[in-house]
Amino acid sequence: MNAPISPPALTKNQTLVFGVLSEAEAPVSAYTILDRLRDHGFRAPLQVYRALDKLLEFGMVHRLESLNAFVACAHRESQCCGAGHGHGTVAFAICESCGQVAEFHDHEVDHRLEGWARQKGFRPVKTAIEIRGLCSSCAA
Amino acid sequence: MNAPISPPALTKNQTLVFGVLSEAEAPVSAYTILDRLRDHGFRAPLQVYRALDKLLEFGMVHRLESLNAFVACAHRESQCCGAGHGHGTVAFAICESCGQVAEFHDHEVDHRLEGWARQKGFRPVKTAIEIRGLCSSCAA
DNA sequence: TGCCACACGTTATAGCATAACGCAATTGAT
DNA sequence: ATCAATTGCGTTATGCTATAACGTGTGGCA
Ligand SMILES: [Zn+2]
Ligand SMILES: [Zn+2]
Ligand SMILES: [Zn+2]
Ligand SMILES: [Zn+2]
Repeated sequence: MNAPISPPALTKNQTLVFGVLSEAEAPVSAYTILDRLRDHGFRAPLQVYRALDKLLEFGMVHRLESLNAFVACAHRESQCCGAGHGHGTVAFAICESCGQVAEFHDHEVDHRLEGWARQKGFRPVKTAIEIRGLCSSCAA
Repeated sequence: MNAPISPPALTKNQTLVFGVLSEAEAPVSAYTILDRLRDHGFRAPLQVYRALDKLLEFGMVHRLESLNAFVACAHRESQCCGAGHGHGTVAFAICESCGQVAEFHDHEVDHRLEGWARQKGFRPVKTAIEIRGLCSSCAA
């Protein structure tokens, strides 16, 4: 369910933006992406946001709501939630010290939230789960 | 666990901001709060943000990360997670049509996320769970 | 009295996101 | 081939969200 749209070939701008996110070790804000792509001709925020919109649509990128920043999807190859690379709701653990983000999926959590929604007649469209804290390295 | 700080008497600004949130039927942004309090002498965003910081600290208000907006806590009287009004991690279902927000708590979800964190050595500080979608009225 | 903690007020600035316009390339009928 | 519709692109301007930095005033307390 909720399978992301199949990714057609990326445009030049989409490729550049995805490249920045793939190489980053932490979430990156839209304006930081812009700065990193000035040498490639990027001049305005909309160039970034338009590429991000598509990448989000393709399921190749996630937005971290509590950070106003973006990450490349870390588990597109996972088979756990159905055919191919699609995935349902995913959770993020964000280290407030080093910035690293872990992306994971928990069926039971998904199931419980869906259960609540069904019971209340609420129709979910998109769910964000973000745990802020300290990663194992930084908590030591 | 994670019991909020006991709320001392609120200051004038804190009372005004909390009043706006209590009377609202949907999340309210900081700048909207500012506008609604101009007649009471509010002139600058910081007056709102400072009051909000305290109210968040007291556990009387929640921030919705995916909306950049705030709501009064809807279940301070609940006894479900320990003594008094304190609560652990809470989830929100946000209707994208009418704006209404439902606040709820699910032990099992909490437990699963804690389990993941323990297993990974991640030390959670604050967790956000926000389901965007359509409420029962709007989905009909 | 002097000190400290805290709330408050003000101005300025930083950071995040979209509206509105126009142009160019692509696609897919007719 | 030609027209229309779609999509991506570039630019300018604007709006929304959040904090930095400075100064004032007040109450508690050694
Ligand atoms: Zn992913
Ligand atoms: Zn870390
Ligand atoms: Zn609450
Ligand atoms: Zn609704």
